[in-house]
Amino acid sequence: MRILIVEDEPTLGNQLKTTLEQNGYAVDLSVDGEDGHFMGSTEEYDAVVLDLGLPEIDGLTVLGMWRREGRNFPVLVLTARDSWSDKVAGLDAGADDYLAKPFQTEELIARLRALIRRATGNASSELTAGDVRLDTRSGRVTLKGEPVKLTAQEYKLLSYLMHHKGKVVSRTELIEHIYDQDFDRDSNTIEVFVTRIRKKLGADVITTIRGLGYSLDDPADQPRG
Amino acid sequence: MRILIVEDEPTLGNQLKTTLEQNGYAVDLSVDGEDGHFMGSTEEYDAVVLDLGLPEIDGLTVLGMWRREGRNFPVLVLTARDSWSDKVAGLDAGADDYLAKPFQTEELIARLRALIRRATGNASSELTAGDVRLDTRSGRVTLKGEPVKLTAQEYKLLSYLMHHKGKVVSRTELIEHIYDQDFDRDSNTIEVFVTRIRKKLGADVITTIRGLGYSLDDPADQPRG
DNA sequence: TCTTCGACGATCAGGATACGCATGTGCTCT
DNA sequence: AGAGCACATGCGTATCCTGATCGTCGAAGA
Repeated sequence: MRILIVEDEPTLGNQLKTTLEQNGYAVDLSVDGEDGHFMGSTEEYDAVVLDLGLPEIDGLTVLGMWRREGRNFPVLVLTARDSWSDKVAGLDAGADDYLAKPFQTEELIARLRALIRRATGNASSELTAGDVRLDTRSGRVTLKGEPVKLTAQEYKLLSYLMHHKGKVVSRTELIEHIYDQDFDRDSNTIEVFVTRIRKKLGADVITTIRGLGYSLDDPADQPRG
Repeated sequence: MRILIVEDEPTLGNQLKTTLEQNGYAVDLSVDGEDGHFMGSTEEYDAVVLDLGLPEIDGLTVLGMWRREGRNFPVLVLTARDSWSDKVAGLDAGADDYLAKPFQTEELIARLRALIRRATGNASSELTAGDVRLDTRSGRVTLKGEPVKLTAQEYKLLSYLMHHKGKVVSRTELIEHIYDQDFDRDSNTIEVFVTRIRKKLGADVITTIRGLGYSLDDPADQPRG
């Protein structure tokens, strides 16, 4: 899962970045509206944390530009305390949620989780596909009820696939969402992790679609003859 | 837009109902968890406003039951002030948003708007022609509901034809869109892939227009005798 | 209207190739 | 020291392109 933070205050921004990274997200940090807008317009994010009080370009403006460009990633807006008129304006400008400063980082994470879950169409914190069960809250994976130990990258990859169950996910899409920005595309790490996951969870969890990418299917969703 | 309110306190409940109705929503009001759960399970709502502090059955329980039943309407949870642990629990139980009491009704409406927009704003990515169905998001193709396995090139070609349904597409146009820039024009790869697609999806999906190219027609669009 | 012929499209099969898989190796961070 | 990761290499195979042959359509002439 790839997150963009647009926050002009370096202390808070870096703290958020660290916290989110510890929670398994790939995080990019932007310190002003212009750069933030550019990042959000050109890169693929699963969610954006946007501070409204930015120098130069206002956060609301950035948000409006994104929405007019057709960018529809979930946006969590950070507002000053008690300015609920700002919040309403933000929501109407296309924000999906807001959080008043100061806030508990724990709450930020819970809200981000909910946002991402909602955006990808899953209501429960548990994702299932066949015998595989993934709890996004605790970060645990089980196979037929038996707990399975996954490494960080394996978990990220599986998690992204399960969030997009049934969809064909290209290699580049996976790379973009698992790693942040600069990463050597000419490497086969994705294949390697797919192999590892298959070893741990069974070869049939992840389907390869040659020339397009990978796909994780729930047999229950495909009543075929 | 149809809204369900589950709120045990009559004063607040009726006030909400009135306000929402004034804003153009069709509102049902439930005063306890059991009835509320029943309503949400049997009727179709575009969004639900759920109070967590209910007598008999707790709001979180109701929410959990809905989600387990596969109900995925957006849920806005009402919590007591300052109990952010409740909020986190609610979000993790499958709520899409929350609001702490007391709140501005204006804010409630703004949030509901955002919720509904988010839930219904996902445009369909499906193209159909006769019995053939192509989901551009998932990269899946089905024939009469049965999944059909296409190779990358076959998929690209079919996808382009379905995006230009009813139009005659020349061979060169297909080549230009399937391959990048320079490609040997003196080859019959297009014909080969058309043949393969016809084998998998039926000969009548793609019509040949001699001397011009190919065309994919939806029989539904051509009500002829 | 029927037949014939030319041109265009459809089909087939074999070799080339890119693709994805599964190793192994060394680096880095705990 | 160990685990996890990025990266490199070799191998097997599905997929693709090519070129040749076969089939079909349609126009022109009888």
